[in-house]
Amino acid sequence: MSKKPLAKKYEPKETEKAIYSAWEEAGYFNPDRLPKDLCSEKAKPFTIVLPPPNITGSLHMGHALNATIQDVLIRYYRMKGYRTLWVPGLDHAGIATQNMVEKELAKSGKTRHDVGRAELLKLLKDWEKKYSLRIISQFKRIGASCDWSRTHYTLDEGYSRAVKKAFILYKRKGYIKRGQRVVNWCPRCKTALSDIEVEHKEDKGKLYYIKYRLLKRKKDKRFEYLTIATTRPETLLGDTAVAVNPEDKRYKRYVGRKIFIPLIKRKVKVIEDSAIDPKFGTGALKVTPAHDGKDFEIGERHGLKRINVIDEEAEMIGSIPLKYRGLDRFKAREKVVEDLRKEKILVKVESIKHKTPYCYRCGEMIEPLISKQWFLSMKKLAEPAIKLIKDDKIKFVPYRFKKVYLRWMKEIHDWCISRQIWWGHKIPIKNEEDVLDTWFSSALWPFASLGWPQKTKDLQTFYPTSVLSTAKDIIFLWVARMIFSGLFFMDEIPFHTVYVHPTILNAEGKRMSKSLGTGIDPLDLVEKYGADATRFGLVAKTGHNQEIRYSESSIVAGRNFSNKMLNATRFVLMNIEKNKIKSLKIDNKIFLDKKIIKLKANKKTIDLFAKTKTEIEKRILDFRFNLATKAIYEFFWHQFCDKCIEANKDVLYQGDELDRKKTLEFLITIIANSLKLTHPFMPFVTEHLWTELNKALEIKEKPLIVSHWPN
RNA sequence: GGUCAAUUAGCUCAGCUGGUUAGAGCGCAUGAUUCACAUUCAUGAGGUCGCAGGUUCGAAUCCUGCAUUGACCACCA
Repeated sequence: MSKKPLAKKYEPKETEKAIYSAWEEAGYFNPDRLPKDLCSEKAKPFTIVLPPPNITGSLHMGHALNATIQDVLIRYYRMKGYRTLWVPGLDHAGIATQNMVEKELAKSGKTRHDVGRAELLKLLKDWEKKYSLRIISQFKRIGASCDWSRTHYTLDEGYSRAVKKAFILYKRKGYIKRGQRVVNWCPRCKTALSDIEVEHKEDKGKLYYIKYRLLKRKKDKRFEYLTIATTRPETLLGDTAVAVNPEDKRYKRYVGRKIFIPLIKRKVKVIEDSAIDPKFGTGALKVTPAHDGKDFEIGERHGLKRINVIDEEAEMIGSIPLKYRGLDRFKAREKVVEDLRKEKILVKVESIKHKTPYCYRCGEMIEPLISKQWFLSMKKLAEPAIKLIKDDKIKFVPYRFKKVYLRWMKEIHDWCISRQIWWGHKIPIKNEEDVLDTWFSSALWPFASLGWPQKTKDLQTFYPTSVLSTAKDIIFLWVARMIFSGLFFMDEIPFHTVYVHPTILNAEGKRMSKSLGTGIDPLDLVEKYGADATRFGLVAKTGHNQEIRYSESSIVAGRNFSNKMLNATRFVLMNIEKNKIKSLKIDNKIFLDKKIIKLKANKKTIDLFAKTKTEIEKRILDFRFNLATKAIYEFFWHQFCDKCIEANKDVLYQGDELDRKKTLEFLITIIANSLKLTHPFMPFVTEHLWTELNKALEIKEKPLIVSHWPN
């Protein structure tokens, strides 16, 4: 048998891919194929559903971090003997993916309407194929031990059946209704969006003060005016009232009177509504029910007419003066302002900062308009989902996110679930061309990815899932919706714990962004330092903090640590070889050996090992991974290598044969146990060293991934 | 307008429920090393823990206020 000494340096590239394939082929990621002595049929399940990445592109640092966190949990629980299942999958990501393909199309000067629905869908399918393969291979590269035999995709046939079923069940119970309401319309994507798909950005804008003339009554001697303030003067073409706050004494005398909309001389009423803020502008609001959510509601309360003056392309339409018709909304604004000036009723223009709504996918400015859409009524669905979280039936980690969730849930609005795009699940109603919001399908993920609506064995065994690990920006878009969906369809929570991991910022403390080129590709890091180092470096910064500033030095530290483990192992193996010692055992009984304990450094190492093990377990359970990695790093490097190995060198070089043997057995046992503790964080190097160790000792042990966590 | 978080060594951050000389990694300085590892080892310099009050025998840690930064929420017309 040829024994090749370990290389001085750990070379991840050579080992990681081979190790991953070996695990996968052996079926260790599949709970049904775990070795029986590790995990019996009756073992408790531990389930995670992977937040399915969008097929829009490749993985970013956030994915890498989240994959690592979930893998740490899965690997830990697997070694603890749980029936672990990590369900992977992909999300078709409706608007986002369609936009990517449309962008490609735009390069040849075409729009989706030029090529048509069938052709666009074909392009989307190609995209889907390309990126889903890439994303999966990236997850594998980072070491994610997902059960790929259970991979789901939100547009798969089975999954689509679940989506259809969900829609029908909601509708049957009266939760889904169709109606005309003001929705957030993206004139570029040409679709409605839900409220949370709108991003508000602070802009420098202008507040225009415009004089509206009141209708002269017989008793009036001269004309009276009421000045209103608006940031969108072009919408006055659709005004159907002017409103003031009922408490506002300044305007009390105007309430009920007729007033003229400038430029078009439409006669409307001055009404009072408590939604008006007397402190904003002049305290008088022009009401445009067709083009503003708040105005729409005021209109509902007062039975106002809705006049559409802006269409789905954000161009002016309807019964308005010809000169405005067909103008783009911003051109129309200029024109209206110009005309107001001419009529000398533009009192003043004020520069203000205000929040403007933008499409979260393409960045176009939202145009609120009335449209016929499908809505999911939220109030009743939200009730149990609020109570549950209040009672901590689902635990948020860090705990503060409970509050974030509750605040949103309590103020929830109906969810506009229809989209006027082509990529997604068609609404299961005859003659309906719209598709469902992509989040409607991902809301079903925890149970639909386990086979729902069929009563599968997986669903029975693995639902509710254990932990959901996710980014904080999708607490509302996704987490909240999984919770009420789970309660509605399964009558049970979808997961016990929600872990909200920190956001990775770049070295300057800014958000990593692909478009700005400030992103870092985790796969580059994996290539450069290895998957273990990348994982370690990321997780070592992850606790209950809300952000991580990316720094390569922690990944370098991870790489150095894996090299340190290799060299400690190498040292011991070299000594075994040198001393020609046979039949060494890895056995914790050596910790009780009097001769071993006599050496202070050994005693301390044994004690610290126990403490380290407890600390790691505790820190995995409370999601303070940074402290877990710190514990193993400190123990292995600064106690075991720096102190313990050094202290044993005298015995190894000058001791008698029995002492040498005992010492090597002790060192090898500490190493073996340390490899186990480190495995969830650095699976590859630990597995690699475990193999080398077993080879050298000529013992046959199962791979580390399915070995028992130390007692 | 509201909510949440952060503020500790040159840089990036730990420091859990208050308790002896405040820690790590990187960087820096000095030295070591044919004997596992220069992706190494040893030693060291460097902090009045954002500011101001308060509670306490005792506060980086708890409370109040303020400042700065960041994130989120809201129909800021």
